[in-house]
Amino acid sequence: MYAPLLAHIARYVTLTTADADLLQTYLRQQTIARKDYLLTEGQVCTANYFVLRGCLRTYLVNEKGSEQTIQFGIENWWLTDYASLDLQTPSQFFIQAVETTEVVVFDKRVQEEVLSQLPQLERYFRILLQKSAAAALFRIKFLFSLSGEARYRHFNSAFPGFVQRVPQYMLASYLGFTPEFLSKIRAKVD
Amino acid sequence: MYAPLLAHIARYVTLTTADADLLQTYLRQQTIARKDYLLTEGQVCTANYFVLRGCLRTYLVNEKGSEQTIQFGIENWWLTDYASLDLQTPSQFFIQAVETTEVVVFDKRVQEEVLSQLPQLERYFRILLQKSAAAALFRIKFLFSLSGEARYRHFNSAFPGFVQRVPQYMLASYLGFTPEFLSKIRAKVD
DNA sequence: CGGTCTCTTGACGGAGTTCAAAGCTAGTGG
DNA sequence: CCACTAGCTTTGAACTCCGTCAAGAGACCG
Repeated sequence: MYAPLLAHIARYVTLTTADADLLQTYLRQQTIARKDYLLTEGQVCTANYFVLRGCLRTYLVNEKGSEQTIQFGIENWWLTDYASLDLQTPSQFFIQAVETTEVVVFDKRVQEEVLSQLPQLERYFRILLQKSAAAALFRIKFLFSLSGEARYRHFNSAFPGFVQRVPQYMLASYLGFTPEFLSKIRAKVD
Repeated sequence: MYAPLLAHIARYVTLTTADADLLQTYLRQQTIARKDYLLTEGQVCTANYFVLRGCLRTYLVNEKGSEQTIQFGIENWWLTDYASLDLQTPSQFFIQAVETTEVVVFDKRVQEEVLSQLPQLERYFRILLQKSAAAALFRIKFLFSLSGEARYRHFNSAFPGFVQRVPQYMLASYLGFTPEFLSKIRAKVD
């Protein structure tokens, strides 16, 4: 049942069967119902989550009281609050299931132990984090150099169909504008 | 002369003296004059750079022809274009010295070899990348939830004195607005 | 000292926000 | 299986923050 995760790992590094077996003894699986939380503001984050099926999002509530979606995680993505996980400090974010979601849980408690036993896994995470650092730069680039409408169109063609999967108010704040404005953009297309 | 780098590594992992000696045989040092480039748009990025002294910035030129600063790197920071470095594709960015800058160069050519020989270094980069993933989320949070003026004030108190170190037009685009607007913000303070 | 690069200042315009109200949709319980 | 409700989306009008353009003032380097 961890097959999708093992397949994902195999895309970047080579684990022996023994390694894979060892790894699985440290993992567990969890199902989260739509709108339930893996993390809420003020809690300390205890794990890194790999999405097997469904969709998660990270968001925060700003001083005006409205929700700001910071990132989404779909199938084959790892998602966590690295700041809280790493330093074991209270999180500023919520991690919520957008749909019913199945995740593999990689607990902080066993992380150090697993990574020292499996250098290939350390490498796997280093490579993934490098990719997400690259992605973060591109996101900032788009935020700065494209208009709201252009960001929506770009996102829509980069992730076709995803727009249908999440409520528009989540997508609007992810793209950096209001739900009302997104509604007006979409009205223009048809 | 790699002492600041070795000290930085020691903050996160333990290298034996032999490890440190081995590592140094793979590194080299380079000095970049103010306004010179470590990478230009269209080039393939060949190394990861650790700043010993000075200041680097990553920027892009948008379709209107103006420069957009994406990130700064000062003493004890690693800076590169991970997308270009990782996939060996042409970069969309420029990496330029804001001041005369000394860097340690960690070449892509030897990276795989060094990291497999020194698992502790693999771990070091994994930890750093985790921190920069956390920082990227915070940056996006600030971009979304604060006004231009509030972002400037926050940045100014988070990195006191840094504002004096770079031309205002670089800082303005880093914070996501125009030099003219930054000028007006500053006029209000005095 | 002269030229280029950077910063300032002001008038105007536009992309996107805010607020409010009405329309729609989907989940829930009877 | 229908009706009800809560949450989501749409629409419009007024407003605001910030960008654009242009012209001038400093400041730094050769």
